[in-house]
Amino acid sequence: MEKQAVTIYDVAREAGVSMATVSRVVNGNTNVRSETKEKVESVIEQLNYRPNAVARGLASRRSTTVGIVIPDVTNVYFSELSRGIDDVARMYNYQIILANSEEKNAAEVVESLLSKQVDGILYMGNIIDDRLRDQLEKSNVPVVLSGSVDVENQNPSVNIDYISAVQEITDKLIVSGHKKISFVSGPLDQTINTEFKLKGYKNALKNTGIKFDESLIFAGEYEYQSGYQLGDEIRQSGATASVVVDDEMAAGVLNFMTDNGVKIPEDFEVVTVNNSHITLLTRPQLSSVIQPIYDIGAVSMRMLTKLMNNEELETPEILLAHGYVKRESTKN
Amino acid sequence: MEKQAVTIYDVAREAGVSMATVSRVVNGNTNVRSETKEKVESVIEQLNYRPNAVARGLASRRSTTVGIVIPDVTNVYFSELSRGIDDVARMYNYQIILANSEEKNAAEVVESLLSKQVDGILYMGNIIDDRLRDQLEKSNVPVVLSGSVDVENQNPSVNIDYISAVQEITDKLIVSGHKKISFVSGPLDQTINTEFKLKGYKNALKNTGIKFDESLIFAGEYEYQSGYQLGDEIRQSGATASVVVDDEMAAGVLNFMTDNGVKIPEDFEVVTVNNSHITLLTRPQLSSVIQPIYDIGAVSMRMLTKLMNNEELETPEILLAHGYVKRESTKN
DNA sequence: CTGTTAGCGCGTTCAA
DNA sequence: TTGAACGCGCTAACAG
Repeated sequence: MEKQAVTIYDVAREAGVSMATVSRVVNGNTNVRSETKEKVESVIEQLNYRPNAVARGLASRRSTTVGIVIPDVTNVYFSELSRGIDDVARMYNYQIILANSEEKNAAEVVESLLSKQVDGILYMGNIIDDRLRDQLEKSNVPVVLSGSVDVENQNPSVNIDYISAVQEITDKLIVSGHKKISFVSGPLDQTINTEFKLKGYKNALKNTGIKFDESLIFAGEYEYQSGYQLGDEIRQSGATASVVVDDEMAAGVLNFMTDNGVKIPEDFEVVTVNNSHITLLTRPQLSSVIQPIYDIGAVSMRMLTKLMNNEELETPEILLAHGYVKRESTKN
Repeated sequence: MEKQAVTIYDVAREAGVSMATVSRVVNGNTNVRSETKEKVESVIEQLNYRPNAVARGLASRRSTTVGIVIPDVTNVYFSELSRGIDDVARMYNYQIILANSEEKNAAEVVESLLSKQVDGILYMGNIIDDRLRDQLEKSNVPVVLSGSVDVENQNPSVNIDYISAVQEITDKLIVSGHKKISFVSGPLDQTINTEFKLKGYKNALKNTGIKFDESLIFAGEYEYQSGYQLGDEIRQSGATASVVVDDEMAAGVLNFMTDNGVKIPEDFEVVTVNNSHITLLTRPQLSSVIQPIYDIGAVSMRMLTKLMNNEELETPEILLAHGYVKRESTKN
């Protein structure tokens, strides 16, 4: 049971000083004579002393831990985001508690993060209901949304301008002559779909005088299989192109088409928006909006460190630049 | 700064009992009269009391937290593993601290997990050097290897029988008439490659009297790009088939071939071993060893819970059953 | 069945 | 520049 072999007291005794002094050198307090500091450090080394982060957290009321809420680690978009987060967290010496929320039990997950006394929360995911919002609010810990939006946005966030991004790629398809462009969405209870990506799609239509057609909207899960299954409906809808909100779904749509003899991009065009490395795997390769996914994660974590440090944020809602890369699934 | 709004004392006072009693109901101790229990519970509800896990951890010397060491969340193999781990961890009410090791700074990462007083460690990754082994050993916290091997294996682990699995698929290629079969490996300083997968490959050759040819062994990183780059060398080696140890690499090899006019499986066959959903994305789809990835994660976490509970393990080294699925990248 | 009392390991005043 | 003493919020004997 004696996990904690050596404590701060052991070091103090061995070094012939008080624990307060040991605490000072461990925490880089300058008010220590360099001789005693060296002495203490050598004892620390020799005893292989490792400060107990739990005790430290209790005493200092800071856990140097942040909670990451992620809908699904298995989805490349989120896992790449988390890489950016992780790297910056490490840089600032924060530990990470990662919790899969599956968009459902987010509240429960956040609850347990809070009980762990996390110093901040990085939230990915697009379903933020009132209960969750309330919970976050009264928790008093800073929250940053990473690659995720909330219409009622009280919280700082880092994203790209989804509306413009989707609008631009839809435009390209329109310019290529398409009249019936399907929009392949994730769950329609997520505002990132309804209020942002779909809106971009609608904007493009409106600007070019194409009438919005509800029957060209398809909703599924952010998974390959889901896109593949939707493929048949999409084809039967008479659409000649698809704007897809997730790379894995897009791969599904694309593969369904080619598997069924529909030539891409000659007979059907597909664009996606995440530009994860999935886009390179398919044949033909997927044209995509370019998102700085890693950076979104990194920047959001950096914001969180500032918040946890009680620094002011110049801009609470950051939109990073996006782009477009034409590959083989579109003509332009 | 007053993160912790309400403490166990507040509840005790409000409910007119001692904090010990509150502690009992919170921890499900049965020795509490049901009336007082209800009273306490209602106060807890009313005050929105949430136990401080840090304080609890300090007092009980159990953090109900496990550390997960993962080489790269971005790799589907590992992220699917972590799903299995996560689900079981949640089932047993353990929190998870996830740390990207990148196979390099594993020791450093483990160090910080230990300082967080994790109750156990689930280790993924295949480079375990002496320092790390030493560190784990003297830490006294239970460790389970998940989808990872260690030749000097002191630690419990959950895997499939990589030797047999690779041997079997290599056999299939040999039966199909191939004489020059390339082996596309991850880093050769990882024993999972040298001592297991490569060994399976060699076994198959030996059993059928084919001479081992060093020039047919290719090593890269577990990434799509790496496989794609290796593609050219593989083609020039005169090999007519590839056994690849990672799905993303396999996708790279396959795409390189088709991109360069090599017909698969007619002119070249490719088999991979992880059967992640990547295998479905490529065209042709990848034949693969079937690994119960999710289960490997789940079972290893289950083992860890037993260990943390001081239960005995019947079998410290579990090998889950594997299989094979023929898709389109092979003839058999 | 319930309350009292020690700590858990460390940060942090406040004196010296 | 250092040390003594208190407390962070909770668990765990030990009494009663």
